[in-house]
Amino acid sequence: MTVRPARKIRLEDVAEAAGVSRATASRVISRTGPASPAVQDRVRNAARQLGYQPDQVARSLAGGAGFRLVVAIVGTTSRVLDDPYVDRALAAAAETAAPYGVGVSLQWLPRRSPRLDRLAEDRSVRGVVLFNTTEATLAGMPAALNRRVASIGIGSPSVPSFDVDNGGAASTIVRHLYGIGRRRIAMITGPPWLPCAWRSVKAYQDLVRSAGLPVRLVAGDFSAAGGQRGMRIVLRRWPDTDAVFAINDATALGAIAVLRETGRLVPDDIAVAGFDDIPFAELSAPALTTASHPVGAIVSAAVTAVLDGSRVPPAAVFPSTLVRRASA
Amino acid sequence: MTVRPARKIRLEDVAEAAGVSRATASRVISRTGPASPAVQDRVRNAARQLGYQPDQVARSLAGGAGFRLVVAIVGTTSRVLDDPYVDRALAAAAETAAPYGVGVSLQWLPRRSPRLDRLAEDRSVRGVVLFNTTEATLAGMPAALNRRVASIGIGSPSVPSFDVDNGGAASTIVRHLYGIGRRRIAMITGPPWLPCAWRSVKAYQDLVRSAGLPVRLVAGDFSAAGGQRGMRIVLRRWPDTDAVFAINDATALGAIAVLRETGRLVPDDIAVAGFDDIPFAELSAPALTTASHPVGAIVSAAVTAVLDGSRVPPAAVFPSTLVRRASA
DNA sequence: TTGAAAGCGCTAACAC
DNA sequence: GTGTTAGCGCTTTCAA
Repeated sequence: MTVRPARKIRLEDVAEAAGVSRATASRVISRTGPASPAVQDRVRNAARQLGYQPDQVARSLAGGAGFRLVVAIVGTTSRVLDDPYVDRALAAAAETAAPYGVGVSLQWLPRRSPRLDRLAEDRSVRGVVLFNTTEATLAGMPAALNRRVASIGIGSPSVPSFDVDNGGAASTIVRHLYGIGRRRIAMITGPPWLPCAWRSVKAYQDLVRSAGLPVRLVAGDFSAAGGQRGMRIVLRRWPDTDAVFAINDATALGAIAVLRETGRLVPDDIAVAGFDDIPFAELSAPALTTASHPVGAIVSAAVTAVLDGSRVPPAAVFPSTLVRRASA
Repeated sequence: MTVRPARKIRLEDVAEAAGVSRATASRVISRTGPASPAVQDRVRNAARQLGYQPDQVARSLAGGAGFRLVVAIVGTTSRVLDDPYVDRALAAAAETAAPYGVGVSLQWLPRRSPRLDRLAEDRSVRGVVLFNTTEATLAGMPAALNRRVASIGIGSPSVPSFDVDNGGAASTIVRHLYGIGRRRIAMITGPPWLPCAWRSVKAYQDLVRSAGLPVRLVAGDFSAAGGQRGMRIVLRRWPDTDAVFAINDATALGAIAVLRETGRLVPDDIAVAGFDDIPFAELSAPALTTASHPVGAIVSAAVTAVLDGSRVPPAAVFPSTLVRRASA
């Protein structure tokens, strides 16, 4: 039974109740440093009975580890935060970090001045998981973040990378489009500054070129609106296009909307494939053919690497699987 | 030009450079307490030149305000975090809080034991914005959170509420369905424990009853999967249903998917209306008729109330507008 | 209006 | 193994 505390219980109260010094109590509670089994028991019991909750802020100030994991999304505007992919990632991060007693904060990092040094110096920050990482971001990575940072996307010698096999997945999709007889395949890409999208683009280019097909590239911005714009451009430039590969599902859904508006049948006239398998992909009409990533596993691995701080391989590549639905 | 700091700049360094005591520097920097204009200038300049960044953790420990705003989502499982509505809300919260120098953390609050006391005692927490608030949550609200908490949903004397006019919006939608000739209108609701959904349900019931129409209620869970399940139940129980009002867009999109599968035409056979106007609402086929809320404005108002801590009206109700699209 | 001094609650050297 | 002693960087009385 927990006694209702009149005042906030401090480590000192626990130490006193257990008949040990504050330092010993600290060692037991934060399981750092030695302590005899008997003492451990006494301290733990005292803590439980008093309902002791360590003060994370004081802990951080005193030199302990930070208590929050920052999920940082690099982007031009703060609207990058409003994205179903971020949503899933955040939920997974929160879930993985919770058992460590670590909370998750979401933060937009302006692409032009990511100020990673601020995060590095912030004692409350236990670690950082980066999304939409650019080369400039990696170049400006403060050493203080070593072993406390991971990237979902491109990495560097000091920043382990966790990502789906973008190139392989893109190849699979383009090959699939080819396999169903498409020969004039366009691609709506992501924002040009984002390296993790390059691999998909490169895979598309390589495949299409080696098959002797025309390269038809248009830039999008990861949003449905961008997909709509991109699709209109494709139709204008290359009216005979018979398939579209979109860099992500939002883009693909935007493209499909334009095709519907303009009276094209999907997939009969133009096949459309996306990337990510967001929840609404299977609800669209027609249901979207796309590639599914183990987002949960990827983010979870990145979070674990950051929180454990153990030496991790410089890059982990996760498999992606083609999800065949009606649109392609 | 900011000099590159060899070591972290502390308040003490600023004070020294400005030729004042640490206490005075503190007063100036945190604009609390008096200081002569001349001193203010000197301190500010010193801070700027040295590139001083206050240590938020130390600040919180010493008794200053917390430095993060917690967006807390009440729910049965942590999957409540994975929701497009939460996504939009979080982005808006982050944007509003940023100018205050306050970061945003996302947290799932288990419905059975929301542990709001933890948040209240956490010195790093500047304030809390609650989502999916229940009456039990309000009842257990620690006094320490007074004036630092706001609810998107139901409120209480000590917790100001910020919400869309759910009842009014629901009435508008049901009236619209009636107006286009529907007479057997079913509703797929949210999880039964969530009070902010009750108003919509009540509005539906009242309207339908007063028009002499049958009440056809099925419980969903805010998810597309729930919408699919709900729709199947509706079709089984009341095959002659000619309209469905869903508690949110995800539910509505799930319902539409089932109707498509089973060969019903939307809206010809069954009209479908949603609620929220999420980004994919306009991309679905048919495009979803729904009610749009000023989510950004609502969340922004709540965040501002929490951060300013000024006395705010106990409840702010925001208007919702019907968005007529193809589905109803 | 300003300064001196006392903590906030904890961890981490360093002795024992 | 355990206790003692310094701080972490800041805000906040309390005097001056």
